[in-house]
Amino acid sequence: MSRNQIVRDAAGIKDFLAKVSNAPFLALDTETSGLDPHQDTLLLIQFGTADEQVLVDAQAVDAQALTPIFEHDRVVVMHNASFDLKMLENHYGPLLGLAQANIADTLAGEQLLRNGRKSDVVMQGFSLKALAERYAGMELDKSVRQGFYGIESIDDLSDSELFYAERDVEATWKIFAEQLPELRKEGLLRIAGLEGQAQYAFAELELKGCPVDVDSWRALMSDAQTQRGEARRALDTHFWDVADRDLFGGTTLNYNDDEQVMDALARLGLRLPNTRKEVLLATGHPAASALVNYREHQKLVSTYGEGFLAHVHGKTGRLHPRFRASGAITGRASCSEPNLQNIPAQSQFRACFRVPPERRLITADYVGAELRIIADQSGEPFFLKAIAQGQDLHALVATRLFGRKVSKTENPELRARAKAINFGLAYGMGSGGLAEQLGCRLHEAEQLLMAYFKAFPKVKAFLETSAEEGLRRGYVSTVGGRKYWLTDMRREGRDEGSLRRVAKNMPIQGTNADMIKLAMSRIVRRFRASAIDAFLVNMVHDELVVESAAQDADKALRAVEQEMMSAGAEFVKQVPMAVEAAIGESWEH
DNA sequence: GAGGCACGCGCC
DNA sequence: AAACGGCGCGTGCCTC
Repeated sequence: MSRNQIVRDAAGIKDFLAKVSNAPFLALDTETSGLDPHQDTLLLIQFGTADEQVLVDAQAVDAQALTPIFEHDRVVVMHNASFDLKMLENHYGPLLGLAQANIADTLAGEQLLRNGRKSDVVMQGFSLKALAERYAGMELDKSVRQGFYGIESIDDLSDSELFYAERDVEATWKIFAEQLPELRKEGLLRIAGLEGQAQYAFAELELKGCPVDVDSWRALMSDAQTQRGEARRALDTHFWDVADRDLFGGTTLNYNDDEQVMDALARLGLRLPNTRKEVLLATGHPAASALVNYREHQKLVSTYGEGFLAHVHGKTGRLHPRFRASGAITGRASCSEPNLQNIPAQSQFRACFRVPPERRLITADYVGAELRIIADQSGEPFFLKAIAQGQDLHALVATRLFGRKVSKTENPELRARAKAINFGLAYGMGSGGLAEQLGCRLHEAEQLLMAYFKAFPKVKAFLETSAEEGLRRGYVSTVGGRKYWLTDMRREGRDEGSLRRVAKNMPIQGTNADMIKLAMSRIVRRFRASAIDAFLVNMVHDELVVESAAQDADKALRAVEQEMMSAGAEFVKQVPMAVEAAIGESWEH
């Protein structure tokens, strides 16, 4: 290993590609001085096969030199591709053509293969090191990586560090070579392809980040803090006679400590099984509702206060969360640091996610996605017809169930009941849960469910078949072919009811995830292909948020709508999907 | 001081 | 009233 194996120009890259032109795919990895593309440096790009690798000085080459690597007829395999894509995109810009590249991901592949059955193999996690050991018998010494942190140029890298960089390529290549037949055997090739193609979209989400108006947000949190103070004083008056008092006219109770709160409530005569909101409100006691009120403001201040704002990036002034493309076992994405998938839905909060006047935000939702999936998968004629005619399904179901005219204005309480069942279905809800949800008697909920399934037998059949098949085969799957094995749940001793609910829910929730991931990958490609100045800034399970230049907003909206619809049509065949999209300056709907 | 757990609650 | 699916985060409390 010597320094002259480092390539610093387009010719070197071309020569190497010619040498490996017969390889079915190439593996690629990068070395960076840190994890933050806006802060840290891309040092090395290494790629190749199991036998031959090349190191590219990232600082010495331009996008033009690298484009041949990512031509669409070549599969480029990475481990946790969104990270490398993020660093590459930031360093070279859209010229590199990453949005159109044909990406495969060994991390995504492994997650698909092991989803719900981690306990089948000796797992050391999903790191490249762990997979290299298990699939290729290779020892990767990750301590070497420490050497890259803070480095500015590859001239500072030692031979052992360069050797390590090459070994990562070799390992990634070998892992993918082993995963491929496994994926094929399990029928996971299609979904693995979809996951690979979605990596760039997730990289874009993280890299571009989400715009937030910090001053407006802080003002909301300041209000919450004030109201939390008032709420705490109100609580003190309620508990004054049953608690110790401090020197400042308050009680010594810590209202954040459920045990203390439960004891204090008991002294007021309220003996509760827990201190959940519904249980507190059901008592009708003023101290209980005061506690609910306090908690609401406390939640805002703690979860969405300074800790949240600490994630605003010093250089970009935006939020750059981490998205895990398959963070949920159902195939849904998850988001953290900060989580942009649980921002309060009230408009004053969403309104803080705002762009300057020359920019626009486009919000686009799948309308009733899960219900449409249920309709499609079950083939329930009543559902299919109502959706095809664009009618209000909740209202129609209510009319059918209760024998009375129901719409959003006539008997809306009956519509709400039908809606509760329609939603609950996807979660495998039983009569107990429904009674809780509706605040009615158990036997009333039982009768309601019976009437529902009698009216819509194919819905019942679909859900029960999911549960039965899941238990029999040991796994459930989505329309996109994603699988979820019940192996780990069984080993954890989860009861059958729990398994059945998961088996009912995963195909629905997971198909929704398949669908929006395909939409995302098509949208980002379309933006590039059509030279639309727009990019993704958030995704919340069945909703996408896109930022665009004001003059491109109409085109961006049409692209988002069309791609969401066409992606939906690949998974939901019997009914049309519906997308509600709007252009604005904030995330407010 | 770090890590893990239970709880409660924000979202879909 | 543990039993409605999937997440991440803050708090309090525990152990090490």
